[in-house]
Amino acid sequence: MENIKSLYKDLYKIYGDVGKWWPGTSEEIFVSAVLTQNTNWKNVEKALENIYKYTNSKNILKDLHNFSQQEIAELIKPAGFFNLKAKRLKNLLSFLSNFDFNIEKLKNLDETFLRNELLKIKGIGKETADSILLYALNKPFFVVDAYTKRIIDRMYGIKEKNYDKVQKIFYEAYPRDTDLYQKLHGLIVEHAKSKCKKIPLCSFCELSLKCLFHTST
DNA sequence: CACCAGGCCCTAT
DNA sequence: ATAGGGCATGGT
Repeated sequence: MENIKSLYKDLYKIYGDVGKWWPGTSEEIFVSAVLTQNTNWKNVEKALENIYKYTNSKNILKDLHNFSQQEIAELIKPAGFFNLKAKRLKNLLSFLSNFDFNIEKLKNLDETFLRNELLKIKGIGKETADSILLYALNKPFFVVDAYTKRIIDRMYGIKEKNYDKVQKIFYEAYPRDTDLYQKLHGLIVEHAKSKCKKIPLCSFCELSLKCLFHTST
């Protein structure tokens, strides 16, 4: 059935359990969430490698906080937009310093309050905030990205591009479940990345859809 | 050579 | 409210 409620199990049939999907420790996810903004993950990995060379894996955030904006920019060059992202990372690290870079302290805050606080940081938009909440802090916020919008358009003809409205569609179709959101978002990206490259139509999606329709009931 | 990638901010209508 | 430009590297 061509309902967004069946998206999870339809994709699950193809890709199976993708687990938590976003790689890295919670500390690393704060950094990669910024680095990956409009950037290929491969380039993010190169930047992360540079960061790992100069930080202690136990204290990446605290260590990075001690670098200047210029030094961070130099490290993250491969990820592109390095000057901009260096600033954004400094902003985020400055916020985290208020909690002594202690992830547990963040987890203890009210979720909605924390999301609003993250959104106040210059350079942290809704998608980055929700990525941090969902993958670094294991809070039930659904991440809406370019792939999400593309898939609901291709599969269900939903043209909505507004972040909040798309997110609402998922909140109304799925229960507030961290594990589910982590896997569903991962499945969506895996599916989109697997073949979908160019608009207007991804032949892989069409085939998958037909196949799924025929196999379900 | 062109185009894209796991966005966000700012400005101009 | 919404559209468009800037940010920048590396892969295809």
